[in-house]
Amino acid sequence: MALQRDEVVRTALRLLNEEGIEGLTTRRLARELGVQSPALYWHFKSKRELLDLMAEAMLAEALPPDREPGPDRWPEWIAADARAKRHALLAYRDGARVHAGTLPAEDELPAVEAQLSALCTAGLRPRTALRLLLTVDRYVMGWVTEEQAWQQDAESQERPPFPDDALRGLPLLREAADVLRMTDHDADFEYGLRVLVEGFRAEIARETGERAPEGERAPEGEAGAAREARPAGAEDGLGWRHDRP
Amino acid sequence: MALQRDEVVRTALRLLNEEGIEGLTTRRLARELGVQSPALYWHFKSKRELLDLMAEAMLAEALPPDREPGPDRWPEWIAADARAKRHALLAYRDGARVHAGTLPAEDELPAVEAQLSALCTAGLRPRTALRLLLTVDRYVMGWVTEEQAWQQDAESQERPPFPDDALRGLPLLREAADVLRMTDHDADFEYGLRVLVEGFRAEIARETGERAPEGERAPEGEAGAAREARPAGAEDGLGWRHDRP
DNA sequence: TCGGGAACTTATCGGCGATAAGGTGGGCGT
DNA sequence: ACGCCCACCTTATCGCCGATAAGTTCCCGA
Repeated sequence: MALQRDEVVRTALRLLNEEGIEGLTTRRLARELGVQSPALYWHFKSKRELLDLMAEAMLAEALPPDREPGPDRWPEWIAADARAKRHALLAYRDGARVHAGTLPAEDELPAVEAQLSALCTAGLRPRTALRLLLTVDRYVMGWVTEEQAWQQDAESQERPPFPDDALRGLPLLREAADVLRMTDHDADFEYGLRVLVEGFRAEIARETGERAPEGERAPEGEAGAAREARPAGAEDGLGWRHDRP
Repeated sequence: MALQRDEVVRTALRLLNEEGIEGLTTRRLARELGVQSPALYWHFKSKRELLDLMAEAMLAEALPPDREPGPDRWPEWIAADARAKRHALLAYRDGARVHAGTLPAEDELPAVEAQLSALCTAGLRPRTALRLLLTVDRYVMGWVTEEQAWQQDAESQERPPFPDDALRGLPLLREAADVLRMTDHDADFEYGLRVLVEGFRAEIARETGERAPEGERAPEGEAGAAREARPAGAEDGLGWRHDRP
């Protein structure tokens, strides 16, 4: 019975979980498959190609291809997709590092188009909608990369991340010590995700409010969302051009 | 004249820019320094330690240690810090990959404490403030990682990222093609950054509005920020507990 | 029956990070 | 002035890596 690409990828993913990305070598993988290492080069032109397929398989497990966005309730599926992607990457050791450096596959484009369609129905231009999707994607990637780096060297040696006396004289950090030490990744991830979705809401409000009056200025102070918190005089003064082409 | 750690790090950074992270080997670096490769292990206990120092030096170049946040106008310095970090990582080839896997240095903690102090003055609890800082940090990391991966294989071979006919039948993607092909990284990065800051505004509003009535529910509909854009019936229904401890 | 190609083997290449062990030279105590 | 010590570097080598070249096996179809 000849080796199948699919079987190799599955074994590689299992090996990834057992040994980490450092231990995932062509020789080790070949041994696991009962084969000599050059045999793998019959099925893959390089280790890079194998890693690409592994990344693809990782995400395919968690993101079923038939999910249907739906124009309303976009915050739900944006957040759900982000969580699914995070869990997909977390499901394998060093999953984020394997995924990084992968080019977006062309066969994912139709799914993206569907998401864009939903977001445009909600009032965004296609450019802005795609930027939104990219933004949350990069947040997830950055997050999981850090999360896995953290838990890796947490298990490698018994190095206490930030010893108590490193926080001496830093009362605020001490109060936020559990966040600093990342004891509850889930909650911390959710925080950033919620912030992003809130930001998207504001962005959609600005963009729709901007287009209705046809090139008018953004609605003054975008209502009261930050009425108490926004420091006086800061307005929005970040030098952002809201009408960037 | 004996080798200095600092000189090694500077040479390593130059070599990184010329050869990329793949070409940054101990032998190559030693050759560049007119030395045999094991000599480096007198100055660094491992290549990992060298990479850590490189990452530290990269960020130190762009983030002067004396910057003073100031409690008002936090959106400005949050955004400015994010831009500075991005540029610091972009200044060196594969900068993001070098930085990834680095533990936060303990001597950065005082700077973080100062930022927390400013954000708490603006109305956040320390935990939330730190989460905010982490969120923008991970966005930047994820962004630059992807950005550099992109420009790397753009220069490696002449592979057109998404050929025109891959977008056949995908009108929205076609309209957003320049975002998909990342022709204007700066603008796309700014978009996500603005979204984050907008989200922070909303988050601060919620948190301050939440604490005033002492454990009361979040203000209904957090005002009108998304009054037009929010699809009817979605409310906030993401299953988020606004009062997470 | 036999040719051919899919699927694999053995042998080997150049390069990698890292370690062991040995050399060397300048400064410092005496 | 001597000698020694140690900071700093060398040579030699280890085990592993990804990858290629060339040869072997074996099945399948004409």
